[in-house]
Amino acid sequence: MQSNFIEELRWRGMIHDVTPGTEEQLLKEMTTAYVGIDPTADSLHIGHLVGVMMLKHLQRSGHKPIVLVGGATGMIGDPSGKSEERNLLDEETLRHNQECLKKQLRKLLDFDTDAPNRAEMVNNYDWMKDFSFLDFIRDVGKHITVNYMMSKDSVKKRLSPESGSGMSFTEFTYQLVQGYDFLHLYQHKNCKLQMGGSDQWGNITTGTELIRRKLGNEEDAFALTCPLITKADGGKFGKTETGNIWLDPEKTSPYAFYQFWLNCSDEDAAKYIKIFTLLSREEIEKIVAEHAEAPHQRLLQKTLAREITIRVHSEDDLQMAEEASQILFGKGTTEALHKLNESTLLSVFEGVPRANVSMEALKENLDIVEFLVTHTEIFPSKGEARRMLKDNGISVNKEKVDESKFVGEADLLNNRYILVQKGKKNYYLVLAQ
RNA sequence: GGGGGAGUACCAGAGCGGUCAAAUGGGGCAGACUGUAAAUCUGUUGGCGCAGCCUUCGGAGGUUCGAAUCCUUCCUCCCCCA
Repeated sequence: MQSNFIEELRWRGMIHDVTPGTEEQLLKEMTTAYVGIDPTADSLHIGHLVGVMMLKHLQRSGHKPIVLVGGATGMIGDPSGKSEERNLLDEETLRHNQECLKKQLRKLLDFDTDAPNRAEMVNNYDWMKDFSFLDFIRDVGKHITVNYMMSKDSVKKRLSPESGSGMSFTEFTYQLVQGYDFLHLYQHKNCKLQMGGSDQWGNITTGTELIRRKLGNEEDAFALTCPLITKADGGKFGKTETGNIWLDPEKTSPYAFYQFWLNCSDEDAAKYIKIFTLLSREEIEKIVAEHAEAPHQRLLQKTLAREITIRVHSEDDLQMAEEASQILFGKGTTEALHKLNESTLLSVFEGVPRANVSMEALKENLDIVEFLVTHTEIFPSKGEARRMLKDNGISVNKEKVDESKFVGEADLLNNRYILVQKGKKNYYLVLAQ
């Protein structure tokens, strides 16, 4: 009943490294595997989605996924990233975050069936919190040499003089703590595989090593990593000017979420569609081919954006996002804007940042710079607003304006709204009240 | 404990008495070109009442007509030896 999980990931370009024997193990029997997520926030962002998709494919292949919430490890901070040392999350926040994450994951993985391979969620805080330091160094630390730990890239990098930052003992222990998670799950959940991003390879193999040394089980714990998701231009994946792209609609509106995927470059979209959608190989190849025929249609991006938006949000949210995109980026003209009725207008601009002006001020006819800075705070300084105006980067109700513009009642849409556009893609809906 | 080195704008990193609001690169933003791509090119990237002024070069003092640059002291970090 298992389909070939490894094969599936392979054509999707989701395998960076995998320990020998993993494929055989997965073909042999239903296997339990886990991915770790740090509960640093009460929502997942799209960076997490990669790990989730690995679990999704795993489950679809008939195996059992476990999501490990890193309540304990999250407090330490992985030295692989350049992140600063983390602060301890208090237990209440931790639980809150965990619940929020679970709610989101429930849409993506199947936690609720009676099937033996239903997804599970665990938190390593539960087994780490009462683990005393002495017990830990005796039962776990004994089995791994410092030499072994030092040979990891994540550690070596931080130890080299060029790094210029050093590493605390706490961070150094990170791989051991994470390694112990694997051991724990191996013993209590019969979990034989840990997956993660390629930066996790060192940490994961510390786990497999620990299992071997402590239990003497040869060739029975496995590791699989996927390539770090990058953008073709070398930028960080999943970040925009405004920060992370979250799954929580309160943090990133479905419109913005949809737009993120729609804006991917061709090269990235071709890569992402394999990773983030469940479309079959044939379907994807067909779309890629069609896209190559008529690249300006951007079928690739549209399909990608649609698929992910539906799964993370909903069909309705997708519709909304598509409509809004159409109006904002289609042949939207000033006339079209004026024709929108209030409810359409509001739903279209759901998720677009808002600002306010007072009606009285508006009646006086405001200088555009005053309007942008003092009243609506769309710009933090007048200098910047002027610069942008000079650069021809500001539109009011889809019409380019310059410094001589005055904003007044005549600019109101539906007697209440003004649409300000900064550059091509940044919209602000200003409410007069 | 001893010795050495470093802290500069979003980041990296020059400057080491005036000509420094601070080179250069990256990033960001905008414009042109396009497909709401990519690549490329151009502009811009402390604030203001903007040919002038004000606040910035780890913190606090001091020397000087004048300091990011010199001195004192404090803080933080790194390296080497023990």
